[in-house]
Amino acid sequence: MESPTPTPQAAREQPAREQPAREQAATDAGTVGARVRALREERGLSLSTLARLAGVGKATLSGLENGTRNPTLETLYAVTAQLGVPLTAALSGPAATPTVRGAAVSATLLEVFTEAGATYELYRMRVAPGVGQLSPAHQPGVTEHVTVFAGQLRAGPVDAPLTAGPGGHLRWTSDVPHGYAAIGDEEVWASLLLRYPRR
Amino acid sequence: MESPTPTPQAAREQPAREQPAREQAATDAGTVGARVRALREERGLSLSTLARLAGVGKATLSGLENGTRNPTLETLYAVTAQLGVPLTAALSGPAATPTVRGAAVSATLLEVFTEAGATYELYRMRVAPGVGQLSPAHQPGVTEHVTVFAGQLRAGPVDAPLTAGPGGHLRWTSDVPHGYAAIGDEEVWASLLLRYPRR
DNA sequence: CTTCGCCGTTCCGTTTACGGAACGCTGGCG
DNA sequence: CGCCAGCGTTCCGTAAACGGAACGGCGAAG
Repeated sequence: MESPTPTPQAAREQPAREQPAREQAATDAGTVGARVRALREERGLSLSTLARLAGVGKATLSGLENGTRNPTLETLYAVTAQLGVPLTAALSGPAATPTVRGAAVSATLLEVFTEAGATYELYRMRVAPGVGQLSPAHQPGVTEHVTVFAGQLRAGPVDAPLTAGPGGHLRWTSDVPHGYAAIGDEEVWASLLLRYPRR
Repeated sequence: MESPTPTPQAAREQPAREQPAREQAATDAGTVGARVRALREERGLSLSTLARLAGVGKATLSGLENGTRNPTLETLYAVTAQLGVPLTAALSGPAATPTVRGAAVSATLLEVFTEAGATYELYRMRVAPGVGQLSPAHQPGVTEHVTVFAGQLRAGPVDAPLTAGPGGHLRWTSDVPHGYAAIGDEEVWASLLLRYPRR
């Protein structure tokens, strides 16, 4: 349980799976196909018709829907565009928001902003009461900004933590080890903004 | 026009968006590649390292980032998974969400949180330079919380405005007339959190 | 019953995305 | 200096995704 942080790095810190794990790439192959098929049938379109409208081969669309092919981005876009939905609609279900979880912290990525000088990632974060969670240092210059909605949060560098209640705002540079913990027995709701300066 | 504020109600009143606003289709190969590259670089990873971690060839990742290849879903998934972001983060922002526009302010509703005592609405807000924008008073007890990502923002009650730069945070009670304006000629990017107490 | 049109799947040759192995470049070090 | 380690790009043979053209199945019309 040492995947500690709500940040994406948490995933990376898992040392490695050398195994090129391709079996689980099927995560999407079948699921995406089923979703595309559902979207098509909702509209009363036949496979042949959609293939023609989208400008792809029937074999391609058939294989895509059945999960027997591994579509390219171009193919997927041609199909979803013709269905009138954004590509993301085919990739993630109605409410399948991707979440990073740790011992105490559960964070959902809402937005990624890319600016000239920095990249921002905006998360909605929940911190469960009872246990704390530590995160190792990030790259130099990275800062974290937390706005608390509910509960009492203690967060920041391990040697100088900060606290905030509803409406409160915290900020620290996260190039040192830092942690998150809920004070009391109420779950903390907050937004977490990470700023990665361009290097 | 008289809907000056990014007030949430306006957004919610959109009854039905038949058309899932398409504008943000970041679906061409070049844009996706640039996003992946940004995500990689903000983590301080080299192309070679990421390719090895993700179990894809360097040639594949190079071509993907440069937009000279048309990646497979499997490839894209392997890379984004290793970056710790959902596939949708590389393809675009979150699915089309209602946007409220005014003279200077453009706000996109990201999330709505319903608590026992209050409702929160989280927006991504942009304030164009050159012109300001006023908003009439909200109901009593409503508070606004702004975190600035980029630019210099002046906002708050018209008779006592506050200012903040990148990383800065503003808070005021919005049951009085208040306004937003960018200082200088740089567009302001910020997150806006509105808190509506239960009545 | 036969014919027709359209359905979704399968076959097949072509195109191309794939990974591994080069390549040239740069920066650190003895 | 040369050497080396790591960077990102390019080359190349292979695997597979591609579109077009078959195929069998099924309901409606003749």
